[in-house]
Amino acid sequence: MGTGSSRRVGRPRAAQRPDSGLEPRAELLAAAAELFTTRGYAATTTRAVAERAGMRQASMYHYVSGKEELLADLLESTVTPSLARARELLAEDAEGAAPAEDRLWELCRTDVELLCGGPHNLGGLYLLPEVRTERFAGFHAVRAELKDGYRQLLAATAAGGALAKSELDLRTDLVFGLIEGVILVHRSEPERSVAEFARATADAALRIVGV
Amino acid sequence: MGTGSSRRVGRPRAAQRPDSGLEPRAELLAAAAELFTTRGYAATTTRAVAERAGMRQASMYHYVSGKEELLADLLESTVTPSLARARELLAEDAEGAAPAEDRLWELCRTDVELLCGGPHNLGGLYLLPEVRTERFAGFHAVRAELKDGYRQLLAATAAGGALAKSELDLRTDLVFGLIEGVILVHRSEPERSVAEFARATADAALRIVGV
DNA sequence: ATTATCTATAGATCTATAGATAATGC
DNA sequence: ATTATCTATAGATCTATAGATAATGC
Repeated sequence: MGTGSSRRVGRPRAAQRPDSGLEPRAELLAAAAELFTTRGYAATTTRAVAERAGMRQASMYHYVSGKEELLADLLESTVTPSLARARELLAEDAEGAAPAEDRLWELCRTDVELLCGGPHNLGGLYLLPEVRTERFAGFHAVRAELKDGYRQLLAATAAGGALAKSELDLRTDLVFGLIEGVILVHRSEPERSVAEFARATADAALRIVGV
Repeated sequence: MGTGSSRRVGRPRAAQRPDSGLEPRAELLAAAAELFTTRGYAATTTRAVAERAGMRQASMYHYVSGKEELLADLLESTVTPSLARARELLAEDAEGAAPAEDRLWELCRTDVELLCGGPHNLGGLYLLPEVRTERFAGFHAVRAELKDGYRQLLAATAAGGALAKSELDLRTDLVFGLIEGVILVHRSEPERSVAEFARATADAALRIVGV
């Protein structure tokens, strides 16, 4: 049942290459990830993305509506796994689960590992001015949900439970700021172990919370 | 001798506005600073810059060779003052000056204040993929000189003097990474006092060095 | 005469659509 | 017949230059 050997329907590609094994849409996303992070989003043309994915510029439109959709997808893909983890950790609440401090620590660690662990520095895309646009409301919504997960876990800790709402929001912002700051430090020191770095950042986050 | 009241030589501008008091080149740099930081460098057109500076697109070329020159100028202007300060602090060495620890602290504080203190987040421009280009070798050279200033001050501290070369380079990189990381934290918390923030960052830098 | 600006535009893109083509599937 | 791709291109930019113009200066 291997999908690899069956020849594909449709006109063959002009420039053949060894089969990447990826779906065309995934090939486009991978190409976009590389080009957006190395050359910049606005400076990357649809032609460059398509050609790197092994197809002609126009063929890209068979799979995506344009460059913006690729960016939106990449952005959401960096948050969704962290959000899933946050939901798991919040759901553990009722029973005799791990204390909130430990679960917050774990969320921070996971988040950093996902942001810095991939082959490209996708976290750096958060900083694009274009991302502030209405077009990326979906990404902002998911990200806000994740932030709320942080806030809830933070409020459930011993130190967090004692805080007024405004102070709780401030600490949440600080922890979030730290996680994003990590992107830069990682970029300038890419040879450091990501797992180790993620743990150190989680430690620092708990110190910000006040443990 | 007031330059303000004398009418200017040359054809009048098409769209008159209240005199900004700035030289045309400075008007262009200010416009570029705002647009590059809010909309992004690649997404900003020469027309947008010129028009915001109060002139037509083509007139811009009377003052600069293009967008890249504006970016190069803005980048260097963020480093040059810090570099001047670093040279002063290094020159104090011989006599019974302040200890190296204090001078390193002061350099860190100045650098953060300059990066975060301006009206726009120019430090964010360091992250542009375009900046890695050969075109900005000048900026990189100045920045490398500044980094060397950090290294020399760091080596002159009690803790730094005991370090092997590779370890000294690592600490220098870490301090530099911290200073750049500060850009992000500042962006997400712009209402915090810059002076206070700069002092806190300098404290943290000395802790990294090992004081 | 000198200068700073303007208008106009050639040439080089880049995006997104229209319509043709070359496979497989039935 | 269906599908994935291709080639070709219209329309919309954007940059950088050429040449005209409207001020001041002498």
